[in-house]
Amino acid sequence: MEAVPPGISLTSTIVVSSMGVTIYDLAREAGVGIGTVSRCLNNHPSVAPETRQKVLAVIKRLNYQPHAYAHRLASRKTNTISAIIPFFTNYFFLEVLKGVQDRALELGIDLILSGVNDPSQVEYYLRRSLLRGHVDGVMFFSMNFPESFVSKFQEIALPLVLVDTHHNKFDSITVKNREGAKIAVEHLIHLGHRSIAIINGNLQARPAGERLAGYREALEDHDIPLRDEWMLSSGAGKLDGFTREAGRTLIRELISRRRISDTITAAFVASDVQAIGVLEGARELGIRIPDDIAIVSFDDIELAQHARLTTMRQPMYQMGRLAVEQLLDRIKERDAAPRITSFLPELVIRSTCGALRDGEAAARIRRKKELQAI
Amino acid sequence: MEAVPPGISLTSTIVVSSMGVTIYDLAREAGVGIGTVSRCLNNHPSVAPETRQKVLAVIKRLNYQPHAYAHRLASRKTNTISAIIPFFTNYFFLEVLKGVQDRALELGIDLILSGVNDPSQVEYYLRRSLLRGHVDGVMFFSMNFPESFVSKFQEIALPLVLVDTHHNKFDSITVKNREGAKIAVEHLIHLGHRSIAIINGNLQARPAGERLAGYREALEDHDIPLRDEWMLSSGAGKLDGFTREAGRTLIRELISRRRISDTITAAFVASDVQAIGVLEGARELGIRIPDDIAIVSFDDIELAQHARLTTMRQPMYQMGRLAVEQLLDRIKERDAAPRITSFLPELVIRSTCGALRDGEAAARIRRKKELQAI
DNA sequence: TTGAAAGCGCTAACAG
DNA sequence: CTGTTAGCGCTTTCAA
Repeated sequence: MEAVPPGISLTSTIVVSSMGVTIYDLAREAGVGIGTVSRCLNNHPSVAPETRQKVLAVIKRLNYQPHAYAHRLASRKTNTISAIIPFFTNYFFLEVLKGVQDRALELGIDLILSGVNDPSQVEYYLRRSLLRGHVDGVMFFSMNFPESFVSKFQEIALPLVLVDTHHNKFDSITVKNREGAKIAVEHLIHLGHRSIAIINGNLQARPAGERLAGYREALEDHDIPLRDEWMLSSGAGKLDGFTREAGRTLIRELISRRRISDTITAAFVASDVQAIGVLEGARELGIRIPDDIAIVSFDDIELAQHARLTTMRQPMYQMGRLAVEQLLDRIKERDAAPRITSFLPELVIRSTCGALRDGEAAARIRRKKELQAI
Repeated sequence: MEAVPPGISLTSTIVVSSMGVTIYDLAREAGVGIGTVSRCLNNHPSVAPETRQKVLAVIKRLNYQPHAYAHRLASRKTNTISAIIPFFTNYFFLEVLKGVQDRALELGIDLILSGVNDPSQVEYYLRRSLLRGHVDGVMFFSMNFPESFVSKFQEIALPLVLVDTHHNKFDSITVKNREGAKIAVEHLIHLGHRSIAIINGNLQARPAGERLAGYREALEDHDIPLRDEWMLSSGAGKLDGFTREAGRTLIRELISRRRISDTITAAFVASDVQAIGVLEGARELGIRIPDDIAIVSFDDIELAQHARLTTMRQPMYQMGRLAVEQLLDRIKERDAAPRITSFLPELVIRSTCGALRDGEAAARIRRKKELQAI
């Protein structure tokens, strides 16, 4: 217990309890060499069972704690990855982060969180990731990966995976925005709608652009002529434009275009957050959803359930887990070709599209009866 | 540029570009000793200006990146702190995390995020924090700090600060729940209400308990007799019970208690998340807020603005920043007495309490006129 | 002011 | 199977 690190002069240094037990202490106590101790620690096969027992016992007795950074320095692995992820957009990231977190925990990997509250922080975090031996790899989420950093990452061969964004030099995990939007709009078409608007985010941002493409494609496939007045979007900006306020504003705008609004019976809203705003705006305007306007949105954030949004679900949690997985693969196999994984979002039918109107009513009656029966 | 790490055999090792430049390389290039280089790096005072210039130039030229872990091993500081924070409760943590994140960034400290998705993960993260040299300190949020770990933290003198929770052995940063709740309820009383219910979370959890205390105190101070039927709370459970569903359920329960609901004109809802549920439930039941029942809640999460909740604002972002600050203080001064900082939440008046009814109406008219003027 | 040398605690050959 | 040795890249005395 009064273990003193080897080679340390015994001047005024007092070693407190279990603090600072090293493999030298273990080796001395167990009567073996530090190599053997190290092997036990890393359960290397070639250690005699009895020796191993002996060492393990000492480890326990001295309450040995390995020193993470010494290990990392010597082994040239950091066992740490980082996530550069925007905090300022919608709640998408939260679900993804849960997935990342859980998987990292299962794997015993440290996760350095680089939450971006302001776009200017991105470069800082990126530069920091580049420090030698700082992290084994980085995950970069939902933002455009700065072109100025691609060569830097390539030069030092730092593994990188992009999530919810894309670059042809790196691995990426995305959602099929175009296909998803198309499914959403087709759902509306199947429900009998022909006059379908789109309420979108910032078209500069990739997701918004792709979702618009899906919208157009669906209409074209069904021989519905595209009309510019049906396509609304948030103004340009640094962010994705998927905000509640934008939804609220755009539904008002849609309605204020008198001649058009008369004919519109449905809208594809490109994000749940905006859809919530649309719902609010509609209520204020006395417009009933889905009766006057049916709505399908995109994302399936947690709020979507409560707002009973019909929406396209992105497997966010899964994407988070996969991001970790993919990064680890990349760390193992540095020079494989960039791999891109893309999830097809899934239609979740709730109340805003009107498909469940009858079913819902029936369910409600059933529930009432059940209650009465109790 | 073809720098080769010292002491490495020149067999098949090819050193790529700027990867692996060490202080030895710098020293050789600059024609000085590694000690001097190190001093420049840490801008130690005793280096001749010219020498410093020379070294700095080489650093730039070779694109030197310091090795974080070597530094940490040698200096015995990790420059890393961790945050153990629940992901499963409400959005409180998100705001706090933003504060933590921003401050850590400003200070150049790495933040290891230990997001707890399931209560069982807490011990894992705690144990991990204990690894020697892993982190300089830890912040622990919103959960009961396990008694079994207090001695462990004390033994190895690992700096710890508790946020939104409390333990008398450690620093803590909290919110005055009781006082805040009291302010909330008194606001209702000042508005003329005498029959005020409370819709609360899990009473086992500290915040819920304290908020209940504040509620009682307010009523007592104003000679309003307490009535058990007015006090509702989520069932017991591991979590805090501050959920949307709980709010929805409890408002129904409140209303279903016929004789009482007739008299109740206001309710203090112990969390915004529940208040949102209450709003939903009320709408379904055809109860108008604030006309039939006025509501004040607690937290001021981001959603509260959109739902126009009158609520008690917790300075979450500030608390996050302070947590980092406090932890650093503690790291510097290990054996000061535990320090507890407590924030008084602030009443934010919006629509649900009814105080703004007239003002709101006036504002609405004003807005209309402005629009017409355009 | 500066260079040399001795660690920090651990891993990974290399002999035996 | 195991002890020894030489690093990993940096900080920090200690002389000079």
